[in-house]
Parts: sequence; structure tokens; C-alpha cells
Amino acid sequence: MAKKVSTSRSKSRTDSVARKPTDSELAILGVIWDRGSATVREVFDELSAQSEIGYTTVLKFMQIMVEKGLLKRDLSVRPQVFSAGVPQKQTQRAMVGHLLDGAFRGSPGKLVLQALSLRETDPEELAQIRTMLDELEGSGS
Amino acid sequence: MAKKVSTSRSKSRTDSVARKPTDSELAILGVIWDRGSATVREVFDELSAQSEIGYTTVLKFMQIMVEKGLLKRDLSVRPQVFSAGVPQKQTQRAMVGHLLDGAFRGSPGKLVLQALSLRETDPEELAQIRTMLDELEGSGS
DNA sequence: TTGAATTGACGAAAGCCTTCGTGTATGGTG
DNA sequence: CACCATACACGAAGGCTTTCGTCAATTCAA
Repeated sequence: MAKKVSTSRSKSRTDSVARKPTDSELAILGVIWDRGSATVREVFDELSAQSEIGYTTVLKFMQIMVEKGLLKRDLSVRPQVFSAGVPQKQTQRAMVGHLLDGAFRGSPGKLVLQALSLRETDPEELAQIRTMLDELEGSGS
Repeated sequence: MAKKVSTSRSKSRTDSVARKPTDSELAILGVIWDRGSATVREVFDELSAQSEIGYTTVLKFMQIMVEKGLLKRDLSVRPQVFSAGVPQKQTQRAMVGHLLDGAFRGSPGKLVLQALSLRETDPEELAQIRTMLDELEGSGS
């Protein structure tokens, strides 16, 4: 029956691949991404406008996110300032890849169709997509 | 200080909106989606080929998923047979929507570009996407 | 029929996520 | 300088997720 007592599932803090953010963490990242950087209070103000949440809760999240590498912080100024620990694009890419592998068998087509039919898309972005399509189809490998 | 002792975060089993599946649950759903339905052993065989996991672990997951409504099961046959409790498409749509709102400010454009640049896409699906693009752009609001 | 193998239900441990309450440190104001 | 409001760090409680071990129920083959 294969035992394998424990596969040491621990993540070294120096993990090359940042851990996938939870929904709560993503909400915080959203604010940081918009502003480039922010203090706990700024994040709190935005989030508490949307949902009931405590200041120290946000603070705690942000502290944990620093530990995980999702955020960096500048301790040299008083209300400490946080910024993304990983480029926004990289995080988004990882999340798309995760969804692709987890729910679409790694094939982007269906996901793309879903996304496009699900929400109104900016015309300019539609044009960009068309351009990309041209490239992909053009270079028939 | 806003008290709010506890917001009764419980989810009625009859929740209209199926809860978002965890990664583990998604792995199981993947097998079910491929086969239409499956027994615990079938799911176990596929999953254990990929990663180290115990039979009863898979069983437990599937039992929990039935409770959550993610799976249905037919108890009338002996090795009981499980099938999706929610249409695959609906689950995928919910997940895409979730990612859209959580990481892309609700705008599909960026996500689509990411997805297309991240993985090789089937030519036939590229064509489908192009068709959809035509419809979306054609119907200039 | 009976013993072995398979299937299924449960319960429990460990770890992560979410949420704060508290207490301490710091900075600004009179 | 003394006080008050913020800002921070910590720790802990309650839930959910992941993983099994164990034991009971069923099925099958000799």
C-alpha cells in the first residue's frame, strides 16, 4: 500500500515560484497594482468600502504576504509602504496557467471563448486579440 | 469598532451557486468530465498515476464533493458511480468569471492575450475565436 | 459458505486561511 | 514634555482543506 509518511510539503521562503494568492490576497494585490504602492491604511480604505473588514485584518494579510514574497515593503518610512513582490504580469500569467491546467486541460481555446462571451470587451483589446490571432495563424508552424 | 461577532458564514447545502472547487477537487472533476462518470477507483487510478495520493483520500474528497453539490452519485450500483453535480461549462464559466474579477479587473482582454500567448492553441479553436471576434466587432453597439 | 479483497463511512490530525483583540511603539500637538 | 491617535506586531480562535487510519459492509471465488 505505499506508505510515504510525509512528503515534506513545506515551502522554502526562497521558493522561486511565488505561491498562488488567495482571494483575499488578490483583493489587496488589486489595490497595490492600481496604485503601484500603498500603505495599509490606503488598502484598508479601499477594501472596507467594498466589504466589512478590520484594519488589523488587512495589516495581518499584508504581513503574511510579505513573508510569502507576494509583497515587499519599505520600512524606512513611517506608515510603511508596500508594493508588489512579483510583477503583476507574472502573477496574472501564473494564474491563467493554473486555470488552464486545472479546468481546461491546458488548452486556451475554450477559456478564451468563455472569457469573451462572459464580459463586454474593450474594442481596442478586441483589435489586439485579432492582431495576435493573425500572428498565430500566420506562422502556421 | 463594529462588533459583528460572527456573520454565520455557513453555506446552506442548497446554495444556488456551487462553491468554487479547490485544486484537489478540480483534479477529480477533470477525470469525471473526461469520462462522464467514474467510480472512486477509476478516479484514484488516474490521479495516483500523476501524484502520490491514497485511495481513501480520493474517496473522502468525493464524498465531500457530493455534500457540496459538486458531484452526484448513483448508489444503486455497487461500486457507486459519480458524475458532475453541476454542468462542466457552468463550472468553467464561474471560474473564468472569478479569475476575471479577481485578477483582471473584470476585463477579459488581458486575460485572453495572456492565455493565447501562454500556450499553443488548436488552429480550429483559433478560427472559432476569430469568428466570435467578428461577431463582437461587427455588432458595433 | 467462508475467507480474502474491495468498497465505503467516519473520525481525527495537521496545516493553512481568515479575523481580530491586545498591547507596544511612534509621531504630532499644545 | 505629556497625551492622543495611529501604526505595528503578535498571538490565538474558528473554519476549511488535505490526508489518512480504522472498521464495517459487500462481493467473489474456491
